[in-house]
Amino acid sequence: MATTRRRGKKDSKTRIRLIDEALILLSEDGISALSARNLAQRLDLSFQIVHYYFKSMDDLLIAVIDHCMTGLLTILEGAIDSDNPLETLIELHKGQAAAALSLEFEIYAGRRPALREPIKRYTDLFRQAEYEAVSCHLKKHNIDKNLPPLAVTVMLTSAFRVLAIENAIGVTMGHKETLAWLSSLLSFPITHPAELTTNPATTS
Amino acid sequence: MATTRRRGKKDSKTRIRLIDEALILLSEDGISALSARNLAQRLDLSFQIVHYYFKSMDDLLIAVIDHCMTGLLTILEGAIDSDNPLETLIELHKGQAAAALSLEFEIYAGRRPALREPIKRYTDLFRQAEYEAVSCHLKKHNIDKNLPPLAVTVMLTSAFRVLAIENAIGVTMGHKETLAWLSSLLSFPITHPAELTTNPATTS
DNA sequence: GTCTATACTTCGATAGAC
DNA sequence: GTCTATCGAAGTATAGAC
Repeated sequence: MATTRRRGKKDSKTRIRLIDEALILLSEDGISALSARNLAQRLDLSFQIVHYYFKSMDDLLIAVIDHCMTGLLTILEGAIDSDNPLETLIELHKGQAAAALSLEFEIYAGRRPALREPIKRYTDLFRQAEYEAVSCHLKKHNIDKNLPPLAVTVMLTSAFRVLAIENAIGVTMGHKETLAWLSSLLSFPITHPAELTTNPATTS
Repeated sequence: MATTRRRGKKDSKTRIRLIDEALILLSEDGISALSARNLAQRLDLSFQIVHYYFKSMDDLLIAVIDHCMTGLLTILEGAIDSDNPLETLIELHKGQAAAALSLEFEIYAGRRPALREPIKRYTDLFRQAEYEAVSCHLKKHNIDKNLPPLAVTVMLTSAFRVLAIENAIGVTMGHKETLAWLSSLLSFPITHPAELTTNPATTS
């Protein structure tokens, strides 16, 4: 069962390069494009090297997720008690690729047992941190008490992620209005999550 | 360029069966599982028959989307001026597989040029119908005029779809609160989009 | 640590027999 | 209308040479 196959060390230089490059590849082309061949080619390595460092492609994906989620969590948690926690939260969602990718991960995890636990764990951790950031913002600005912070958190982050996906295919109906409404609810200016001019869906 | 290859008629019995079965397959296992072999096997046909009816797998996918979206649009548009338009809208989102699948389609469309136009078109049409349903509801119940109907539409449908995806991996934090808040905003009871008991994420 | 060689699987797509 | 046969591309993964 458990193969005795040689495997590269965790702190290996190449292993780290693979993880970093994988994240870029994922952001650009999505999960389906993350193959050993695709990835290794970008670093001018043979594709088998991926299997030297990672037992399976799922393991690679988990490593990528661990890497980027711990980074993002650190940023978000560090912002919770800052002057402007909401700004950081929203900034993290402005990278449209990241916002779309997180939903892609969750969909993927629904079909891949190996991915479910880690993805669920980070999703929970993220929601908790986001919730604290939003709560802190609402308190700090003394905003209408019957605005339930947890619900607002879910709505805000859901909307950002769906809008990111829709932007990529040129759907924009209601985006402006949604962001404007969220802005007014939170008394916080929210601009379009990527100006629509920088990432347009070219008409074929 | 344009091959002279024989292709089955649009109203062929088998073609329709393929489309129907494809939708079931998609709902159960997602886009990545939709292969000619997977699909044909379910109907005890040889996999090449798929290429007899569809020039490419993208074409099959478009046919599936055409089929199910026109059906859903008819239902939704028929509900707009009914007694309870919101009920129909929400009912359509209760099928968690469908809600999750629609987002999966949009993500997929972002990377597949051939899918972009049809998916964008249906997304726009759907939003328009949803918008009218929500507007009608708000008017009918004389709900607070400074609740922007288009923004509410986007929020409501985004939330439903993200919650469906999260449910599938066992993430539930904030779901109850979000639905409760939406219920209160819309003066309309919204229950959990699949009671969490019928579609639980089994712990591996 | 990285490579070549290789095995096995699954996929999309076409041609041609029946 | 459906089948068999087949091609070629791409995927995961392992073994072993260097």
